[in-house]
Amino acid sequence: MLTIGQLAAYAGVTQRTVRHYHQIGLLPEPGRDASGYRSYDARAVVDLIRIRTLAEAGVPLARVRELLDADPDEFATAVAEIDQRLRAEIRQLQEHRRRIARLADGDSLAVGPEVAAYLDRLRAAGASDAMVEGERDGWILMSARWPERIPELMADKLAQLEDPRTLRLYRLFDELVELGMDEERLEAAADLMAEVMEESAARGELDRQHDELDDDAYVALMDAFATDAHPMVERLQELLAERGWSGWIRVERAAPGS
Amino acid sequence: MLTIGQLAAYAGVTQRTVRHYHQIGLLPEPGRDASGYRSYDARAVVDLIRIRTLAEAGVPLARVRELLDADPDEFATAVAEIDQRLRAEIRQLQEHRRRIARLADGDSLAVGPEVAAYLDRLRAAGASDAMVEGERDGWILMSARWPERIPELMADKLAQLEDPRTLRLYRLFDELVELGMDEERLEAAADLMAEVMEESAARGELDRQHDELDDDAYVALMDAFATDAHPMVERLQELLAERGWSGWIRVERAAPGS
DNA sequence: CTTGACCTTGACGCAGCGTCAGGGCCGCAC
DNA sequence: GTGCGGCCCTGACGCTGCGTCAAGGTCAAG
Repeated sequence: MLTIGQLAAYAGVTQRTVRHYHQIGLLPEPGRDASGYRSYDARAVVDLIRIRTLAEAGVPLARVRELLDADPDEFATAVAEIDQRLRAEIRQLQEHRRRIARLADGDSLAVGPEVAAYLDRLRAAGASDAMVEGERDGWILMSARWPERIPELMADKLAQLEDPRTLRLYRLFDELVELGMDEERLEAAADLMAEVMEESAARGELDRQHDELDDDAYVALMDAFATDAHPMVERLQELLAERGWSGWIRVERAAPGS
Repeated sequence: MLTIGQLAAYAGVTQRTVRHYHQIGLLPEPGRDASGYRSYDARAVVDLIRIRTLAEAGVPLARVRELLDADPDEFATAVAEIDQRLRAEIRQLQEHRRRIARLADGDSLAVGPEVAAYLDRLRAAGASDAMVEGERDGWILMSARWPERIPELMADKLAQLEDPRTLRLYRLFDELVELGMDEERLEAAADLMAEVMEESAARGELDRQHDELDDDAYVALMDAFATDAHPMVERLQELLAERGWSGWIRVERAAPGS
């Protein structure tokens, strides 16, 4: 008769594994010797090896008994099913590999390729890391709510980058962040924005934007996000209000105020 | 501000997932509103989406924070490492598929190809299912203790199958099982075995067997297994003892006794 | 005032064991 | 006799990433 350690060694598993199989009823508890030790016979060795063989082939323990007792037909069916499952798991892992491969290059972390391309352009144009990160987060938010509109919006943004005034504006922003907020730059930035927006409005872009970003609460959320990012946003909104514009994420004409 | 349900919906995860991330400290617990509800801002949406993006790419949650805070170099290193792990898991699963594929055809359940071939031959020679199963279990036991000797032993066994007396013996066994034990068949089987073993001994095979199966306790275990399998084994051992042989798994010459 | 849809915490479940913790039993050397 | 190393015992938590009740507050609408 064998002790659990000998049994486990013959079958090439650990003692813990044997006890686990007892616990889940896969292998029957054997009798005990005088001192309470489990005492196995050869039958147990055979059973355990057959169990281990299936388990090592990826058969879930819950199905092992079923397979051991199956006739050839049932066995084949069950095996085919398990192979299906294994294939699905492999596909899943391969999908994971594809995704981390995409993550490995660039900012495509959580944003689509269009946004990643835009962010790369921004960086190439000299925007600071902080600025790019802020833009990235903004577009993550945008993608979360209106994923289908991202390609179009990004095309617009890329086109805007061709305008030297846009670049000047971003440079002003970076300077406001890095050198502190001074009135002169704030006014300059507000003037620039007002000018660009006027043209944008003339082309009807702002109306389109209003139609597309049709979720006031979410726009408010994004506005708050921008405001939280840096105090200059709030100041610029005030200055823009004086120039007849309200909003940030979704800009609209407003009554010119104090 | 958002409730947990809205946050989860924007990020494409379940509320349970968000709470889980709070629990493990991956996403900070937000403030609560008057009635104790969690109240999220846009920052949380961004954070959650970035976490989810990594998690869906197969990054273990325990490493997500590390990756989110990593600079590009660290990020690349970590990603490479995770990809390694994914590849290893895929290899593992593919190994599983190979194994169940092998299981799918034939008795290679827990025995090597040589034994499987032998069992197929046995079946083809007309042995009953019960007999084949018994042989299979016996060889499982043998493989567990002396895996490296299996090819040689199986070659011998296959050769023995060429001897018509061996087939006659197996047929006698099957009849003893199916029709009940009668003295006539038992004597015939014992005579046949004694005859064959005499020749085997003359060729020196029994000495070799004795050297190879050099583990008395294990041999005793296998003997007990055979004895448990069917009462005829015990009777046959008695008859063989009268003819000067002892043992079953490992046969040896003994003092001929009553 | 009642629904139904949301939110709260707490806790078990899953898969397959690994790994202590705390404690007997056994045989051998001193 | 006793100490020591090596076996065995049960019980229980840990890991991974949530799913899924359970039992109970909250809120807006009818």
